[in-house]
Amino acid sequence: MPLRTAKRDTVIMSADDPAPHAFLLHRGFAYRSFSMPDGRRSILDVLLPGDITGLDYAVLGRGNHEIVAANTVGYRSMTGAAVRELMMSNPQIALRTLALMGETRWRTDRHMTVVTRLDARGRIAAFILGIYERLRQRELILRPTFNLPLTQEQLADHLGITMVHVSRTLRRIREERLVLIDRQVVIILDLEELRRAASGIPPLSAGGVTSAGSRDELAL
Amino acid sequence: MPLRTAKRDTVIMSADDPAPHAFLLHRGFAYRSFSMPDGRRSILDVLLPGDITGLDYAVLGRGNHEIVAANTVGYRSMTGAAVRELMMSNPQIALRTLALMGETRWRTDRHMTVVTRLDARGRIAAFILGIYERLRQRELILRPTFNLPLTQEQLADHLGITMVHVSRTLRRIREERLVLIDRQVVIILDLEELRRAASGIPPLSAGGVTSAGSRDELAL
DNA sequence: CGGCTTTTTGATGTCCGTCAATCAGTGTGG
DNA sequence: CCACACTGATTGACGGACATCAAAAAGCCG
Repeated sequence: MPLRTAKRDTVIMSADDPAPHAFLLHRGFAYRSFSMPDGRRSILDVLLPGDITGLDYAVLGRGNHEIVAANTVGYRSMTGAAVRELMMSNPQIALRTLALMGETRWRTDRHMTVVTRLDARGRIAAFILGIYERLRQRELILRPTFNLPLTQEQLADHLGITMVHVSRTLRRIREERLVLIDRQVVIILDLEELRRAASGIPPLSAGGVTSAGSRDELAL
Repeated sequence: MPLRTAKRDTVIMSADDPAPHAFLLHRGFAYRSFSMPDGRRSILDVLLPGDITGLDYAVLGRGNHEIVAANTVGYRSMTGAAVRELMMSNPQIALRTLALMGETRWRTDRHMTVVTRLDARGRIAAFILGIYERLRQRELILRPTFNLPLTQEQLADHLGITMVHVSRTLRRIREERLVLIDRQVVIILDLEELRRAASGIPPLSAGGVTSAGSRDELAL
């Protein structure tokens, strides 16, 4: 599968696509979002380099959600048919795939908990932590500093609060000297306190079957 | 795998289980929940007869969430090893499994949207509708009336609001003559208006690979 | 320099949380 | 059969976190 690129705000896969693809993100950030009939939007998941998404939907053959590039991204895609073939040809891959989906599930389960039980400050803390841990785990960063190419409106749609309140809350954690966020630059100042702000929600590291292995073998 | 039963509030699988199982629910309601270090709880998903859960976590080999019987349930369980074996032996099953997980994903994606973008009234409307549609689709009910064996506290933990507010909101939709809820009996009075209250969030019916086929072949 | 998007800030209202008391339903044992 | 305990539901009073409306400021780009 060829490596494609897309610029910021490009819809990589649209919501009504009758034959959804699976994607492996190589470079940049993207997100998976769902829009309600009245126009409100929910950003279901934020995708980082190395993430695979849509294997299940590709096999199911229905999407409902769209995938959008948050900044300039490089990715590969795979049709549902190709996914099927791959899984049929090598059962080992099917297992890896399931494990991979387990990781993703844990991430969304965690996010569901964050969004239903924490206030704005806790949600932002947990989100920053989550991104940090994922980048760290893939060794895309070495220190608690990274680029976060999301607008505050996108953050709002992910965390279930309004843009205005995101802005206010960011100012607050900045004043508390937890995290410095200026534009798209995130600098974590006090990791311990940040974890506390997130009410001690456990880290994402699944630890196990995780990471490179699975992804490489899927060879998208 | 033998058919087991469990009474209300029984923890079928605990959060720290080092070898999580997959489950097929035969009878009754159950739910998947996650508890935060400070004791707050999030109910991630409500499971109905016919639902399968935990295939991904079983393969991944880590859980984090627990599964609890909401009333008296009958279920079968399968070890991670058994799932692996099954998938290796018959790749066709792996495909069905992925499709099945696509359905589940769509359900949780929908719920994420509901919880992040609707107010209490909308959340309850969307939840009632979702349960109704799922029961209907499996032909467990014929009319817009069913038994919902969840306490208001459990509802609260699922919808991300407080028990008290659940009570108030239920009263409100009762007064609006949308839905009659007394104890565990739910009677939908005005389906159209209920859909509107849920801001027109699309139904759960995946329509496609759905239903019996996949579940039977997994033969838990 | 315009014209755009994104962020910030203020003022005001409201949905929902918290605290606390009451009430209804269920089960238990004397 | 009734007192008692216990869980779950209901209601009121009050405060706070967050939404909404509106405007201005700050980046960003051609």
